[in-house]
Amino acid sequence: VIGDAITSVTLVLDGLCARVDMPSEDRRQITAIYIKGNVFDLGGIFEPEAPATIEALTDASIVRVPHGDMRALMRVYPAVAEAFGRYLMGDAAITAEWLINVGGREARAALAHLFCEMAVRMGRVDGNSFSFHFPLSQMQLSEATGLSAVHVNRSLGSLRRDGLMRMAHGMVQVPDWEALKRGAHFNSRYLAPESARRFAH
Amino acid sequence: VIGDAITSVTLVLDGLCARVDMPSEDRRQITAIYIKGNVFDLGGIFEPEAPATIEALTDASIVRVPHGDMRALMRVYPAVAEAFGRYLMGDAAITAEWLINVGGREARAALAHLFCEMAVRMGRVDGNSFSFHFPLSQMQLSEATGLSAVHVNRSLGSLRRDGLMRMAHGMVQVPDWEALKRGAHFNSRYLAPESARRFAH
DNA sequence: CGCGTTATTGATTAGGCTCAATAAGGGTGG
DNA sequence: CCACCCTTATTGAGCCTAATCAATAACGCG
Repeated sequence: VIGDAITSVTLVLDGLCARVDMPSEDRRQITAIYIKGNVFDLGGIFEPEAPATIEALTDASIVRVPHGDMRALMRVYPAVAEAFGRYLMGDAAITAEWLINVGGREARAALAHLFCEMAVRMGRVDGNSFSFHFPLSQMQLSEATGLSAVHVNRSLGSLRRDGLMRMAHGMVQVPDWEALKRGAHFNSRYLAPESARRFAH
Repeated sequence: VIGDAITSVTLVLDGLCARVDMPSEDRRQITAIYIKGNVFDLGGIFEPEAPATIEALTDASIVRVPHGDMRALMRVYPAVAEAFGRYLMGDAAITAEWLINVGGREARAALAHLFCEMAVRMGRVDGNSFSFHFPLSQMQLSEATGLSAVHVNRSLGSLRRDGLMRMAHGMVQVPDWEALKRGAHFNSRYLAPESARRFAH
């Protein structure tokens, strides 16, 4: 799929998709997760070659819009072009934060950070105690965090024992949002314009 | 500097600049390096808030162009807007590759990969044996790779002993480009449009 | 020459990986 | 409904990479 021409922009209607890089035969790294309302392959408008592969992490439904239509839209409504630029910026900010997460935080914090980001992006933060649907396998979590699947398991157990969060049957339960944020060194600043990054619900 | 309004796009005329994130008081992560001919803060055209800080890694000279002028330019020459989009894409591809580098490669390979990227981006690859100017301190290398400064030192020594590269007085010498690429698991595909990402020399 | 930064090296610790084995789900076909 | 199989989760043991702590040497500069 790498190197393929991309001919359309894709909107995620439901489910989860991921940008996956395969640096070698045996390693996979998830470099972005797209949720309901997110758009990917927007960059294909400018550079019609896939830098990476997009996969569905769960059952997902999507809508594809041909690049030609997008270009036409941009020409008619200049604000659309501006929105694209903003959106690309947002994506880049999230990728940079992932770089920090994968590179510099220890396992528990990295996982906690991922859950914090998802909770905020999904708009599921509601009070200090809440839960949300996030049905990734531990192997998928390991590909997103750069950890081994085994260590993901142990770290999730550790977070659970500490009462920071628990994950079961695809649901993440956060009993103490403030504590989780603290444990993850999470600051949502980089997600500020996320509301603007979701086009549908 | 984070959160400051950005009012201009910056072109690097000479030297090296870096995008630095500070996730906590004691940790610094370099998430991008800009070389002669690169541009940064382009995204500020769309989202006038600094997602991170830019620092000079070496003595550097730069040119700033106010965003207003850039917007005007985009309006007059639609191709400019398209070039911006392409440029942002290129930046994003490099950041994603750094994510893989920092997250998944072991120390020697991560360092080697960084040198490979820089050699290619600087256009200094010339035959199988060559050298180029890259005056980063080991501490700066550690901030770029997510390693400790001590381990950067040891890993550089290891690369040197294996004849993959040597670094001294700000010069990187590559005796065997093919061997270095192999050791770094380097594939320049993600840099493909780099030539288009440099506006000056 | 003296001082601060940078580089180098050693010793120890710790976080995370690998290998390995077991348990628990979750579908599918009979 | 049950047997089967494959994926996913859990737990243990040992190893290994890289971090930390610490001390010394080498620069580079005023």
